[in-house]
Amino acid sequence: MANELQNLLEQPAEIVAPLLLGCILERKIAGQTIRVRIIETEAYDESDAASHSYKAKTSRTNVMFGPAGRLYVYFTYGIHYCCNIVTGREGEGSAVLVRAVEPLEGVEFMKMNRNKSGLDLSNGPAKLCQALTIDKNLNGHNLQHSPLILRPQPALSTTKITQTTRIGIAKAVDRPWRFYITGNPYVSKI
DNA sequence: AGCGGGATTTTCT
DNA sequence: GAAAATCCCGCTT
Repeated sequence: MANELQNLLEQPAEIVAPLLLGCILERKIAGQTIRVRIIETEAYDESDAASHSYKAKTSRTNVMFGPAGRLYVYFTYGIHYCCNIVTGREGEGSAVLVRAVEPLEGVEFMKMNRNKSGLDLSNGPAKLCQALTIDKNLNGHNLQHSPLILRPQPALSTTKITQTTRIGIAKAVDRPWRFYITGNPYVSKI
């Protein structure tokens, strides 16, 4: 039987990004399980001036050009980690940034990591990485295996998804490659 | 509620 | 040497 996750992720980032909404991320750490639901995503690819993979394959963005289903973690602003799910075929520098998630299980652990509660646990790309203890050690990790697993879910109806422009970038600002579950309180920003 | 700046380090010019 | 796919705190209205 074909690998469901692989088939899903081997499509272009702008196709995969809305399909990842509602999917489950499962993090195993310190004997605990944290489960969250993906609420908000953004697509990036190499034709895209806002992407780290734009016209250049470097040691940092190597993972983005690798096989789908890996995790691309980058460090930014001197403080924060953000995580992407690599999409497309090997050799294509594309990925989907996970911008917000909704906690399902392991909320106490997330509170300890974040020293916050409520929406502040995971309503932003760097916040959710801190909540799930995602850092450089997980760069390149295969999301089919522990300690971080991506579980596909049936695609949401397009009527429940809002598509708009991306956040926090200076180039290619007009591309409508941000997707979120309409009305969900964990969306990072309206 | 909204604005402004600091944190702090990797990456590429 | 500057910018960066961000967040948080403190100040002002």
